[in-house]
Amino acid sequence: MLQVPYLRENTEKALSGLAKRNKDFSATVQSIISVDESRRKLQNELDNLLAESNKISKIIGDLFKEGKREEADGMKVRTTEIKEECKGIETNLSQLEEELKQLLYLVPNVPHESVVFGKGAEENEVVYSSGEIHALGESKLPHWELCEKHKLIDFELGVKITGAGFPVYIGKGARLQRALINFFLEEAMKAGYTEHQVPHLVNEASGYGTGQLPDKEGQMYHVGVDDLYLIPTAEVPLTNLYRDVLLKEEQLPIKLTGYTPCFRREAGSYGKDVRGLNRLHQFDKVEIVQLSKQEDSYALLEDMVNHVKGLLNKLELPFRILRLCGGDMGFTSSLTFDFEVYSAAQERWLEVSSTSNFETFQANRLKCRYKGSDGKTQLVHTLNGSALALPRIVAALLENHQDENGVRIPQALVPYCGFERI
RNA sequence: GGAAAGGUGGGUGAGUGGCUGAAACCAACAGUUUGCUAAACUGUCGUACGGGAAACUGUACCGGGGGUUCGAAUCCCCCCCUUUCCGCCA
Repeated sequence: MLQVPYLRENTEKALSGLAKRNKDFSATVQSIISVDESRRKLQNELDNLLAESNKISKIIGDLFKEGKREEADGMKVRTTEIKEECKGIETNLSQLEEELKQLLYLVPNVPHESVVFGKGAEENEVVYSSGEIHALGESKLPHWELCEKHKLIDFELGVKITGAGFPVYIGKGARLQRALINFFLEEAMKAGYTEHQVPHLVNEASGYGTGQLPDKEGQMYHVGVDDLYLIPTAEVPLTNLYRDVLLKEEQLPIKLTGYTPCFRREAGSYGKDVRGLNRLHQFDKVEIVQLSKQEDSYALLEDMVNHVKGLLNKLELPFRILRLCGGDMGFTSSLTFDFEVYSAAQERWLEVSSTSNFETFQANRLKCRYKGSDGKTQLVHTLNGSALALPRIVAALLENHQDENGVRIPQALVPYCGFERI
């Protein structure tokens, strides 16, 4: 959620940034400013009335003590009047506050200056690419056929016990999952992230904290009886660890990592994109999260991008990095880099990581602040990235490293797997 | 699921309906002292939203929401959460 004073004082800047999202927010922003204006005016009126009432109450108290009962009773008339007046104002005020909140929920984060205008994914900029795309022979197979051939993943079984998008990993397929999770966690640890094992269900407040609620309500699985949500990413519990927390400057940056399964309803996505491991309702992911001082966040974003680069290089996968254009960027993000690996048999790019700086957008809802050396309290910047999400990595590993004898496991992963070939 | 206790500032923890935005202690910060560190002493030290160039100042906040009252951390009602005991159980 953006901050009203920011919108008020930097209206032009905010609007020109928001315009990159290929949508016009000027009407909404103008309403926010004017609703807030009325809100402040009303608040002021109320405060003045309450101040008067407080003053009178004190006098009444004193009069009582002096035994001047009648005089005191006389003054009660005015406070009763004030109370009536306040009631009306309070009703209006809470209406305005609600209106303001709803308006603020409509406005996404302001894109960073490096973000370009764009309507959608096709206008994302490729800012880096690495690895060679090998032409595979005629015998190349897509990963879902490799999974079947080598008995790594059984999609049908998953359908039977749960439904589509819930695969069952078997034998070397399951061990490969464990190996990747361990590999990613170890690498994160080496890079200074502290591992956390967090709950896989979160309450409503956490959903609001990181911005999944109210915008993406339909994307999360909701456990009605207990009013809890299955996490769509470890970002939610990890970042919410610091909800309502006042940090000291020297604690920053805070670097967190954690492995969790992720649950996504993916309502409304059909077609060939969902084949095999391309899109699942449950998948595994190691997430990295950072909380930082405002002035450090972009340098840290670069560190995170480099960390993910390192992982993909060790897995010997061809990949590219995209800087998302305004139209394709997530609601809460200010700058996002997507990582895509090349899926050699499908002959398409698959997104495996999204690494973003949210600046203060999440911190504002989270109320995660720090006290700077100047004694001023300010919001932290939050960042996160997938490092990495497993299914598409597995797809790319299988497809890119297949040969006539099966599938080769990249060297870096062998110690974690315990086998060199599938 | 049943019963009981409890939720107060960064932490611990007081708080007869008005003099309590809240004692005390710890932590933190600044200063004095000191060869250094420590100790001691002194002072500062909650958040949010307003007004003001600033000094400063108004309001709200003691889990959340209502209510009683001229006045509520304190009394009443509802809800949420935590802890302990019992039951069930990996």
